[in-house]
Amino acid sequence: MKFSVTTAIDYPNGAPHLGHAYEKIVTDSYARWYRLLGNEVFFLTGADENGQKLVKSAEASGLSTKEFVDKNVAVFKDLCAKLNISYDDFIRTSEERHIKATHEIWKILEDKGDIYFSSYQGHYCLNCEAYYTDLQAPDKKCPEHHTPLELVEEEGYFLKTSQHQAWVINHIKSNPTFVMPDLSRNEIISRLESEPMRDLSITRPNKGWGIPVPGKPDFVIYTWFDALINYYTASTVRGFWPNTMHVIGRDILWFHAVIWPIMLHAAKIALPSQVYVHGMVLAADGKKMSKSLNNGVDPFDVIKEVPVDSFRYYLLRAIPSNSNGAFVMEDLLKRHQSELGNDYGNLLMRVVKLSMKRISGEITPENIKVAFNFEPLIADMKELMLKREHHRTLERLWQEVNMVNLYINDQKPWSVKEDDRLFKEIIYNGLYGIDVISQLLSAFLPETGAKALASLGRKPSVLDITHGNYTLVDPPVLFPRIEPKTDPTV
RNA sequence: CGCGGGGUGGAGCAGCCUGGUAGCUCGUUGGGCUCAUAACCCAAAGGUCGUCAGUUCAAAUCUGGCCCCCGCAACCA
Repeated sequence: MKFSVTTAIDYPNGAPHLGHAYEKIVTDSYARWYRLLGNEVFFLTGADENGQKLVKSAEASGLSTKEFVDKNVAVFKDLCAKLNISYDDFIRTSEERHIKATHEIWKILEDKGDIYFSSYQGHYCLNCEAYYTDLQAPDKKCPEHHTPLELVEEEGYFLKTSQHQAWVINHIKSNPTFVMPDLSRNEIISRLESEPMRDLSITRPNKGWGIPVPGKPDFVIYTWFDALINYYTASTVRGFWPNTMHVIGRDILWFHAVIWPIMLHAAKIALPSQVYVHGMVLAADGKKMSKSLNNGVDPFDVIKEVPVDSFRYYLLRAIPSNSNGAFVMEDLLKRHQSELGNDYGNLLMRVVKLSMKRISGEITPENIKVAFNFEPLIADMKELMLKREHHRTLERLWQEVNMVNLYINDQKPWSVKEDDRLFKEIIYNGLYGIDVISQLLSAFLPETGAKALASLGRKPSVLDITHGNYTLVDPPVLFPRIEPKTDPTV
């Protein structure tokens, strides 16, 4: 099956924070999971390089907008590399291919009459360069700057989103997995049903940065209008549109679940199959990470302290897939030590080392009474991943880690002194358990999975649970104990 | 009455839809094992399930009121 997954494209007006890292890791795990199951997967990420905010941030830093964006995009790419994010394409919305696709869609919508020219009046903050509604600013003062808002009238182009409101409500309601999880689905439905939509303003005056409106160089296309199109731009040429899962944060749900489907529907283009909303990573105090509270966590700092897979594991397992969760460094260290080191890493170590003391060469499944059947595990994991509950998927996998540990405990291979066949049987079953678990784990912790399989003389590829042969290699300590010292949450 | 989520042993969570001996992980205490990263296994202690009232033979679970935390409110994942 052809299947694609996307992250939101990042807005490179600063350094990536923990939320970016989280979204990449979650999406990467789904990409790797579907590849492991033998699907042809296209994993897309990228950068949203338009919008006036970038121009302002660049000015403040003394660089040209282009230089500023290039510099920041390089940092995002570096983060991806350090986190082992297996993207197939990194799209930048300043690229020609994207501008071309954006213009194409613009023209389709314009020809169909879904785009019209009009004027807009609203309360505008010069500092934010944004309009505020009466709801947001009841006192006519900017909620950010607390300065008086100006009543501004501006001409521009609008997308007839309002006329598709009934259609989009129906689409979301009749496709229960289009917006996941249910929490987000219900939220978007209730918001859609509560009030009539306004048409979306989709242009801004051209100040020299952005994608110009075709034939109207006085205007540039509003960031969100073009940003969403990135998914289509990159996927369609490779034949991966529309079987796509968009992984996004709650804050941009409206655009992905309402505006984007309307744009596509109006242009008569097939819709993506799913918008999955992940939770927010909160600060240790349970509050939202923000610059003003200075309670943020820098992902680069964390992976200086712990193996990247411990970081990945913690985020995937400790942050519930369908709600928010707090990032607590002590918890990360605890899970690193107990679940990764003591449960899984140690399992590999104890079985392989014990075996190497007594058996040399290839270990084959001959004369072995098989102890484990992992079919139910795999079925459970598939189901949980389909429900987008990756935290439970890992929890389920760990039941199996514990089960193999228990098996070794019960069978006591170290006390089987005379019976070589029995010794080999216990070892083989243990190795087989480690093998299957490590294969499954490699979707989430790619480095760990590969290392573990390497010490069994195997390589990660598409999931294979047939009983093969093992050639053991001295295993590395996968999750070394970490002495608590520095606190990277500062 | 803006919308939504939550309040369960020391910590983090599951259970609530489809009422019927309160479960998991970590931590604590005691024991076992010795292959392994001072690891692994077993057992025990610890909760009147935010609060008040209602429905019921029976409520963490259903209904209503109240208190407290948090997120969103249209371009900060």
